[in-house]
Amino acid sequence: MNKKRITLKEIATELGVSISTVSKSLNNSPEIGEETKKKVVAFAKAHQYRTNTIALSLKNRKTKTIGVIIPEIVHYFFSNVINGIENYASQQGYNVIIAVSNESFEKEVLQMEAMANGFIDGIIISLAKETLKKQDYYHLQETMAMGIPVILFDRVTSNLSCDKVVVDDKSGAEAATTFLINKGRKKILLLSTQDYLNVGNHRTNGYLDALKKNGIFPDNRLIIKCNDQRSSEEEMVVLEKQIEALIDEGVDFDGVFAVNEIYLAAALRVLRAKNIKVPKEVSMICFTDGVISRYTTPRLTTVSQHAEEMGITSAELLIEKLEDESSMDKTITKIIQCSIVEREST
Amino acid sequence: MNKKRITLKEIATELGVSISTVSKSLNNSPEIGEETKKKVVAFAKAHQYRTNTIALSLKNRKTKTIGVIIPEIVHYFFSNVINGIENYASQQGYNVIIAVSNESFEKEVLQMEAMANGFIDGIIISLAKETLKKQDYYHLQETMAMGIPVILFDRVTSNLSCDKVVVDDKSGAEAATTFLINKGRKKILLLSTQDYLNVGNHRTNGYLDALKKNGIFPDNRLIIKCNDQRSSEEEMVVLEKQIEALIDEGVDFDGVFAVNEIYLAAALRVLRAKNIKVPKEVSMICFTDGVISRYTTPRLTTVSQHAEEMGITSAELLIEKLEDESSMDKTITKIIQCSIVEREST
DNA sequence: TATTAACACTAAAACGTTGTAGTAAAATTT
DNA sequence: AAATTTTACTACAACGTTTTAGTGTTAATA
Repeated sequence: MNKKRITLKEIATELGVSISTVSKSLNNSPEIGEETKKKVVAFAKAHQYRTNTIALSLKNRKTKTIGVIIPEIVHYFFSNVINGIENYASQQGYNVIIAVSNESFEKEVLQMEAMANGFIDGIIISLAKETLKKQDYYHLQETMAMGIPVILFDRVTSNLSCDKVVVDDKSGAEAATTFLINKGRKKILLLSTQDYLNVGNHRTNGYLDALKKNGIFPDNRLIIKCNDQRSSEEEMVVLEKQIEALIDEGVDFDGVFAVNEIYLAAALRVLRAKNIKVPKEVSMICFTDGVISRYTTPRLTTVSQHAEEMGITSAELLIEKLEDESSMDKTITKIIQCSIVEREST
Repeated sequence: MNKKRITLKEIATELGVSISTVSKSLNNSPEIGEETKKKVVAFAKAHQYRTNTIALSLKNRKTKTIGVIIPEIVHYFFSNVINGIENYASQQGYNVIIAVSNESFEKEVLQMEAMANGFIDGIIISLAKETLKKQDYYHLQETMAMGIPVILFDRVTSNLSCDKVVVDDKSGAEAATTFLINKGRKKILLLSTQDYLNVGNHRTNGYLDALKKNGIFPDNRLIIKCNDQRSSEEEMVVLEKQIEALIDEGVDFDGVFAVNEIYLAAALRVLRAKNIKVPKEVSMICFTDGVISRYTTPRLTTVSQHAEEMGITSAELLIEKLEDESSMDKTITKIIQCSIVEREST
């Protein structure tokens, strides 16, 4: 049954013409006479000729494929970004290869090398936590040196000179905090991450700035920086304990701003257990407009990072670089603005 | 700066030997003298020679790449499956290309054709809702006829003869329903989907069977088949209204079994609004062990479909087919057993 | 009528590999 | 010393395309 794929050569011998004639006919070249063209095209269609992309790639030295490396795929933000990339790319005739670093430096390097070894024209990547901590960007520099364009998104570094797409974390955090302040909240609990993650860092700064601009003196007891290692399950238990302890110690707060959904969901659980009313007594907001926010009770007000837009923008930037030689020199950084999605928790 | 990639030919001229010698040296062939080998290997390393995978693919007629087509990527189950596929595949030296059909028949066909046009050795796919409704599998048959192995997972059809990986939906649903019955519940609300989705269909049957085996007569008012078109946001509003109406009409139930997380989350919201205690008054369970279940209050008891395992199994099946010619004839269907993850809602 | 232009096609190289077959020179055997 | 084997290489085809540079015919021009 295996009807295998037919090649130009086979069509040529079958039809008694040369390979070039077949190729040119199929590409509708004016060099070939109308009759011959028709004959070839008809035969090709009848035998379901499909041009072999690999041979083409070899010849053109481009694969029309872009590689994406993300820290995690089971993740609302990242899967949305991919969605954006995939949509734009496939619409532009590009394939998308996905690789997952699992937040590991080593795996990121491996995946990057595998991709750079052919098969992709350019790379879109969000750095693994480990890479950010290590600050070792040799693999990226190598790839770029080979003439493969790299676009960094979300988890970026200033140590690399390439196109970047970032969320305006700081002003998003500032807006979120200000949003709570405008609702009359003054004692706002911040649930953030360790500082080496620029994301957490920027958001913490935005929070601090908002307080400052509103003349509120920050209270260190109200700033929790979660130690986000691996398993988010365990992490949550620890965080819940911390918040519980805070309440038990009598540290008072009337607002919570978390740098992601799950931190806020954890806080919500604790408040519920302590029978504290949300949003009446405590108003809550967080980054990442994901699934969780839509299904808790009350639903969570969030700061949307427009993940899909980030994906599209990254893909645009990359494809622009791939198709327009002259764009290779300049490096652009696109900043995606956040927006607040108000739900029931504020 | 562009140090481009060095080729065998360049190494050869540089070192004054033939291309074959270089190739063989790098592949550590016994045909080549030790000294020459050393020289070549050293030179190659110094210039960071990387073998061009595309040329290799053309030569070997295999790409070491597998294509995955899923209906949606921003989806806990599917992204987990991909995770499984990616893990196993990359461990076996395979790349993974992802494409999204967005539940559209047309896009599925397009993506499939793009993939089949070279670039992939085999395909793992979960069918789009539209395809299932249309029952048109010509594109899949074509691909298989071309000698490209296809593995179907989760959303499968009996009209195609190929390897399949499915969840034991029926017995999972039966187990879930029985689980509620064993907790003393008799009036169990079922939140399912339209029947053309075999998933919803099987789960409904499992529910029905469980009732039967326990001598409970099914109550049609307690079976809601959601009309799951596009936007899940709107869908939820409708579903919530339906459940609310049910309660207002005085239709009584003490358990809820939903075929997915979000239906159960919606139900939970309604019960909360009506001040009905979970799990005291109503016990709840659902399919899909996703993120939502972990962050609602109470956390939801779920039926895990072991998405990652499905991914791994699919990849195993495919790679087996790719590497072992003789396995091409037989078709296997692997059934992944579900398991119940008990949390706070029961 | 001789030259040129247009037409309809073909040959061959190139993209980067690998593997088969071939070839000198050196080493071994008879 | 001649025949054979071994060693250490090289040439070349092949994978499936596209493209450049031809090559005969026929038609148009001088």
